[in-house]
Amino acid sequence: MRMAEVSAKFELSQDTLRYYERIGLIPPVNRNNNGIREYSEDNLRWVEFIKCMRSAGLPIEALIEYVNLTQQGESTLNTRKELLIEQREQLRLRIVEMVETMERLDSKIENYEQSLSETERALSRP
Amino acid sequence: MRMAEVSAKFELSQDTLRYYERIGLIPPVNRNNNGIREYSEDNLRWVEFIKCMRSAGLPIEALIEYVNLTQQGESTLNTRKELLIEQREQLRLRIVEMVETMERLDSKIENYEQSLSETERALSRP
DNA sequence: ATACATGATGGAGTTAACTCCAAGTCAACA
DNA sequence: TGTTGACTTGGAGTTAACTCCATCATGTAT
Repeated sequence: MRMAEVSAKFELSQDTLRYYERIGLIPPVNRNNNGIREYSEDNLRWVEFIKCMRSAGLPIEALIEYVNLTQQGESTLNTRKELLIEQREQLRLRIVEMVETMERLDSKIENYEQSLSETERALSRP
Repeated sequence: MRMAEVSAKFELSQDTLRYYERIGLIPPVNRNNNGIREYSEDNLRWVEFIKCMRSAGLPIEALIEYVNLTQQGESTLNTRKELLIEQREQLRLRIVEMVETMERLDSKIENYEQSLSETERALSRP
């Protein structure tokens, strides 16, 4: 698959795809005789995976290291697992924080509803 | 309360506090005769609130608007409530996405555990 | 009276993560 | 055979969100 199609499929600009490859956020993509990228199934899986992880806020640094480790073969299996465990934990903490903030917003909204209904009652008093 | 203390209390640099005030992310802080900021209780609540909301990823733009609305008095109560409802929903969606990603990491970690225990079994075979 | 800490301001600098651009290659089509 | 369109590269530009800096003012300790 070519850039244009990959770009459309994952809603990542072609520049971003090249950028990700350049900094090692996705493994190198093979080129045809004319130097043009041909994304393999494996490349596509990587692009999707990285997009997903980035959207969840995993740091680029950690993801680059993960990609590097996978390029080094089976000897890094354990390190990779540890890396994922660490990132999963960071993610969990962020989620906990965000849930707390959501609850705080909920009660703030609740307060506004109360204020507003009081205003209304005051207005309709004789 | 002065800058230094506020900065320490909320772990925000003094530059960041000034920056937030300058762009309207927190309401103006009163100054004493020498032009020095004296944070009131209300100011402190704002700093804390904004720090919390920013940590959860609420966009600066929306928060600036929220601050502006509160400065305009009671007539904006309903608009403020709507703004919070909208931001709460955006936050909820981000949380959902992140939880899905966390689950994905879980199963990836699970896979690594499997691979690793298989490797171990292979190594210990006679 | 002087030095120092703490603050003020305006504006420049930094970092991450893209995003854009100029100049060039190549294949396919009129 | 020339033009178009999809790519390539290296490098410059952009945006958000700070962060740093130079210079100045003032209250307090020595």
